[in-house]
Amino acid sequence: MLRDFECTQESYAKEILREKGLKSTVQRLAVVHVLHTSGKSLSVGEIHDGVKEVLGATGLATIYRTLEMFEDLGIVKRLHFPDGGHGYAFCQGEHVHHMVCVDCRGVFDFPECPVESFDYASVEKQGFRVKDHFIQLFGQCGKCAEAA
Amino acid sequence: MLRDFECTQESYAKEILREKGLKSTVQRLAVVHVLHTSGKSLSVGEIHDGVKEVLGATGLATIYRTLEMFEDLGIVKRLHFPDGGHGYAFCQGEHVHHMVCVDCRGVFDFPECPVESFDYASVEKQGFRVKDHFIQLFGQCGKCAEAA
DNA sequence: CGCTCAATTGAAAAATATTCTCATTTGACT
DNA sequence: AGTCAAATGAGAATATTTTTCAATTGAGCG
Repeated sequence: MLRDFECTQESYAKEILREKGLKSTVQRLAVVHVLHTSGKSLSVGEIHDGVKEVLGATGLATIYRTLEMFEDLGIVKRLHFPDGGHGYAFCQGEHVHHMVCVDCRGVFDFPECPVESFDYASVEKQGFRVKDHFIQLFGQCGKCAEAA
Repeated sequence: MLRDFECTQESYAKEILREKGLKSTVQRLAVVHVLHTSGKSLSVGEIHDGVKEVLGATGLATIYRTLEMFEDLGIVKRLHFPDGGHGYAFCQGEHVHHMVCVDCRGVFDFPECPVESFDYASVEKQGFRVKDHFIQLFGQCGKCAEAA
């Protein structure tokens, strides 16, 4: 049962929590730890299991509460899969999009935004004003391509 | 209890079902009808209610089964909302993205693909090969902008 | 049109997933 | 170390989705 994790990602989360007047609990930091070290998109259950490995018994409700809060804070991103499932990935920075390997669910940052400079004139003519967007790229990562 | 709907959208669905050797049941056509006439993204429950208005008692499982199948067939698209919820929108055509009004959940087609001509060189260098993408635009439609 | 049969549906149960409640614990600040 | 609001845990309550299987129905055919 390892409790001595401390690295930039946890510090990053701590900082955001502190700014918002929220507590840096061991459970919250463990969620960051599990998500970040996995490098993948994990389901709620997988995150719960991962946190339990680190901390021992941990309530599932806490995982749900933490993920919801982290999503609002931009610390994690909820990703959606073609099979209808969803998962969460660690996310450092406001406007980052993600590429997901459909084989291993590995998550890779995609810092450039393909939509940023896009001209919405054609649709804004209809009166619709675009304010935000959600982009997720699917594909295969190098490792999974080799393995196949 | 109206059963006499018949328009291009239902014919479109019928055609796809026929091509795949699947049956055009009243329930399936009612799902198309409800989704298309609403012009919005609807939750499973709303679709169920809408179908019941048209057909009377209808099993919820049928709605789930139909939506799953329709998504595979490209007849509907599952959309995700910032609050974590999701819904389904009628979808004519393979590669169409959608704009969703965050106020009324109205859905508008977005035929151009902002990502189509995007250069993935920077990420493909890492060995990741992009194969597909999911894009959803959020904003406010003309009507809701006026109302506000 | 009526027959036939595999596909589909309905209803309810089962399985999953998520949220809520409230007594107890803990982190942040003295 | 002491204080207190914030956070957690455990389990109940809800909500959502899937499964099961007997009954029904659409599509093709004579």
